Amino acid sequence: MLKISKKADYALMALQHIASVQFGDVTPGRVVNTKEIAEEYNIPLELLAKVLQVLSKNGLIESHNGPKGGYLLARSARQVTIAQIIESIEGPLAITDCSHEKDGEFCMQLEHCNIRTPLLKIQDSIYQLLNNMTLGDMMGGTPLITIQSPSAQGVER
Amino acid sequence: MLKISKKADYALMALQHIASVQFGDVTPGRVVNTKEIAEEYNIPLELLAKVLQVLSKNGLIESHNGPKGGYLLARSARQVTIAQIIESIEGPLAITDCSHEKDGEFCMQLEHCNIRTPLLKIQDSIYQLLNNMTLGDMMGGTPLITIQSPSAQGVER
DNA sequence: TGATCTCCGATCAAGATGGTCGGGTAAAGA
DNA sequence: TCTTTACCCGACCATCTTGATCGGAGATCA
Repeated sequence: MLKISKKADYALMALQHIASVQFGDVTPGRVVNTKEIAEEYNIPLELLAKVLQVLSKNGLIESHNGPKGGYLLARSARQVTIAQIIESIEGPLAITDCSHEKDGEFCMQLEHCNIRTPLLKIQDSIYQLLNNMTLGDMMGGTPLITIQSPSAQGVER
Repeated sequence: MLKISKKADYALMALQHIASVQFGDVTPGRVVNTKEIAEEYNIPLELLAKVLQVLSKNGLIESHNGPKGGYLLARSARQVTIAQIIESIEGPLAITDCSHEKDGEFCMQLEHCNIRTPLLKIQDSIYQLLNNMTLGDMMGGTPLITIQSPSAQGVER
């Protein structure tokens, strides 16, 4: 069903929360720890911890150890795209198996495959969609998706 | 990874094949049976059979029993969208769990969820994308989607 | 030093998915 | 009518992915 994994969901929630604390009006610059997020959104603590670790390893957030430790955005919210977040957790976006040309494993259908090219184009469009929306767009009341609808962008028919 | 299931892949291949036989120049109007498609694309016969049964039950193709039987498109190739095909196999498109409001099951995060609205917008955009491309677009030499993505050459990471 | 927090690897159960099997029913042709 | 061919349908199973858990090591600050 083209579903996003729960881990990625959690990542989005966590980043949104961190961003809104860090750049909010109440306690700007405050560090946020795992427990706070887990309790706020009812996310299993250990699972969320692992998600944040991955995000940290991929450079989306900075971790600070020890008491009073926690996480901070590594970049501005407007410089983090949804695509980056999801791919950071789930790996490269691949709508179909044959899109990442790992040599060695070969698709049984490849020689006569008639849908590869169109699927790759769809995949590109989805990627563009996700890459044009940032964490910043998810927060404030600013319009969320600034990309034009596919038809407006030129689906020729 | 936002992946499409293999069943849906098979459905797309099969429909593309049926359409190209049915409206092709060689043997227009010919009925196509399961075995022919399975052999052409190296798809497990029984699995493909099940996929075609679902497509038939959902009104995308017509089945004809007996010897010389097989499948035909129920509508013109331009009237079948990719979204319809995928949803016919995988059920309603749902990028995230909380998008289909089944009463009874409630999302633990819902009360404080901060990402639901933006995710639903993304889902909408993806749906539009898939619903604006038809089986007919997948076939002929006509351009499919003219959107150019910066990552068209492959995502390196 | 001790309390608190992040970090990291190993592990596990449950569910979805891909794939298989076998017993039906409908239709065409000899 | 009988046989062959092809669709129909439900049960079944192995495997992979996913969500979730546990235990301990390392860093930081009072």
